[in-house]
Amino acid sequence: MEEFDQSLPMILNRALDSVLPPYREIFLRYELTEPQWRILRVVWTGEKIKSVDLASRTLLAPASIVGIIDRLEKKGLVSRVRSTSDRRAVYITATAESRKLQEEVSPQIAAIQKRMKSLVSEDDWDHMEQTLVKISYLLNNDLPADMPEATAENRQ
Amino acid sequence: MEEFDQSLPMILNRALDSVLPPYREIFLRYELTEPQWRILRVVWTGEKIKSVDLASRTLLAPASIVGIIDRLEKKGLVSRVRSTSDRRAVYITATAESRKLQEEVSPQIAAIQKRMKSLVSEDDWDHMEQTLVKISYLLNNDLPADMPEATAENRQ
DNA sequence: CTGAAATAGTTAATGTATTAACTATATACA
DNA sequence: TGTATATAGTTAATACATTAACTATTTCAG
Repeated sequence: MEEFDQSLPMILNRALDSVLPPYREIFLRYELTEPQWRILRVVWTGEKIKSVDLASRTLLAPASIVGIIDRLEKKGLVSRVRSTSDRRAVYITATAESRKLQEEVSPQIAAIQKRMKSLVSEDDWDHMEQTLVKISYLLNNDLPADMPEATAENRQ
Repeated sequence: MEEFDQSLPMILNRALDSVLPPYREIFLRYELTEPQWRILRVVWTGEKIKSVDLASRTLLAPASIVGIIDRLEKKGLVSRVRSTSDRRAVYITATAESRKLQEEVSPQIAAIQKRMKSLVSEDDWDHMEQTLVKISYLLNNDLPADMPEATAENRQ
């Protein structure tokens, strides 16, 4: 059992279980969800963004994005605009109303981020982040099945 | 935007997105899901385990566990047994059939765990894990809202 | 130019996740 | 001894996640 409790998925899930509640507290007040927030964060950054780009930047599956956008649209927070140059593409834009929401909620989220970072030293934070990024990178590239060079390099 | 991409939830989610696919590949072959696997891992360890204990050990919400057990029961992998001493409690036990599944799948999962750990040095791994555990601990205890000592100690 | 293959978005089916409410039983205390 | 309260499990409602399939375009090779 121990080896399962120490597995990377469980370690990461435990961390997420501790990290998300402060965010949820805020989202509940504004009747938002975490995935909805992820979408909004990207949409707020600028101009028209294609659904397909939202997927990669929010880590949400295209099939999930459809429903999330549906709900955000119903709330009047985003709009869908079919592209004329590539009629397959749909652009998502933020509404004026969603901008007001941004003004109100963003500072609260920023405060949480700041608080999280202050929990450990900057060194610890960076080191943790680098290790996680390294693992992700190696899993996504070198090793479809057995990642030969990676194991050789990192043998302790 | 950058500060959101660097937020702890996104960092953790990116890591999970890279870590889970190898597991899913196996689960697909055996028509299991990751939450179902989490339950089975605990049930396999031993004797009769109460639903409420499954929740804490698997990080799954009690409300979710109901449905997961329903499906595992339908597949003949676990059984529910109402406790006689405390008639509120339900014990979950593994069936003989699920033991056969365990024999077959466990080694494959173990191989993945091993592969994951080999991606980075033991030092990096331990350090990352400790930092995540520390963050979880501080979030769950010291700070219902403002965690005074923690900030003071870790100011860079 | 045309048909195969790729791309963007969507739908459908099934399985969680989250919150709230509700039942049944157990425990604690006035 | 009741009675408030806590606990174990469940249900219901809504929102996502995942996989597969399907439509509408677009791209690209022959």
